[in-house]
Amino acid sequence: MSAKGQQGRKPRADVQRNRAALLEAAQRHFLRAGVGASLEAVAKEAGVGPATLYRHFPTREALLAAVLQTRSEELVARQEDIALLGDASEALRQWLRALEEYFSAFSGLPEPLMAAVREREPDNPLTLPCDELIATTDEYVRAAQLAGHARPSVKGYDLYLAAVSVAWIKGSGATDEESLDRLRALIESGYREQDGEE
Amino acid sequence: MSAKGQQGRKPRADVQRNRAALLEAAQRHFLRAGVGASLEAVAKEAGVGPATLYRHFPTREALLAAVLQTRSEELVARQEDIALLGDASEALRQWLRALEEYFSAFSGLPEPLMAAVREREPDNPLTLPCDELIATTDEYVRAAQLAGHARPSVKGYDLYLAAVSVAWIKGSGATDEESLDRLRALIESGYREQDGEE
DNA sequence: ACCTGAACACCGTTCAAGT
DNA sequence: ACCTGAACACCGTTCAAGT
Repeated sequence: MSAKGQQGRKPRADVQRNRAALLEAAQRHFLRAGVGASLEAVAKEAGVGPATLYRHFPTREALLAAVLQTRSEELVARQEDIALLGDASEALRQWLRALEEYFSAFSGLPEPLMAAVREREPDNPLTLPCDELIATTDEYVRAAQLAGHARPSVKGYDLYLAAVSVAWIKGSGATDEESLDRLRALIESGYREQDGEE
Repeated sequence: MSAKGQQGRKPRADVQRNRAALLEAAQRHFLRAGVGASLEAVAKEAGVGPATLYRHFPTREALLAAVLQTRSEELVARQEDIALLGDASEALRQWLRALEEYFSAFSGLPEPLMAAVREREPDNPLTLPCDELIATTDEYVRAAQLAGHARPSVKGYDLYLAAVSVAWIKGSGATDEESLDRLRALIESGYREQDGEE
């Protein structure tokens, strides 16, 4: 039972090349056609057969999660910048904007992200990153509440949902930036404590 | 040019039967499988060939719009009840809930509805109903604003978008009723005038 | 005028055969 | 151990042929 496939050994060179080519092709296609892009086309552009794609990424979600890895790292980096602010209210606001941008990486991305939270199956590779983002949002909310800048009834998950919603609307393309801004303002005045404006 | 197909004449009996059977089958499938349900399966259940479905409803949107007709009429009826309230603030709140229920008729419905608003092509049979709903929402918002119950910066379209969003989240199934209620409360305190609580 | 079912195209997924 | 391309299944859409 100990001589299975993926020991800590270096993967073969062509395996690494295939994986990299698949990720690059997938990102291009997700950008162009949204998360529902044809996997056949991705494999073709990466110069491999469809079965090779499935060997590397058994589900569309697995491929999506791998492509999103880079963006997640950007989000973590952003968190450090935000921490420097000091102001809990402004920190929460900026975090929500960063979340929204992350969700807007590809058109149609909010859908599988919500599904990942719904199913709560450990085999969905998107569940873990989502849970982390929800937890982080909750931390920002708590900090803002302690500083008197957010209503006590608001939870991190609520604002996570609000951010996904805005991203979904943005991705649907039915709306100009002005409407989005009004929607963001509406959400903001929804979670803010009225008096704590200093 | 005047002896075309659909004059005011009565359609043949089998045509009426087919149309009715298609609508019934479509509603069942949309309820079970969401708006992306297999049209092939719909035709099969209605006892007709796929081409007959396409003759009656050239696009998925056309079929969807026809199935939604009944629900739209329910919404209009609801409007009359709401008008009896007198209270502009409560009227707006109830209208938004009615909208949300309408959008939740089938899973995945928010998607094509947003697309209809985006494309603004007259051949999309969902565009007209959506535009009407937006206009109606705007009337409720204006009335609430006149009564001092809604912020002047809010537009009907904003709250229309908010209602679609809540329906989308509800339809994604990732969320319990409590979270939805908190989200609705957040939106409400977002558009309400703080002082005008009487 | 309307219907039918076969036909075509496209894509996700798997499997037998290669190296 | 990994790759390949053929094969299968499913579905949306159209077309030639019927009545």
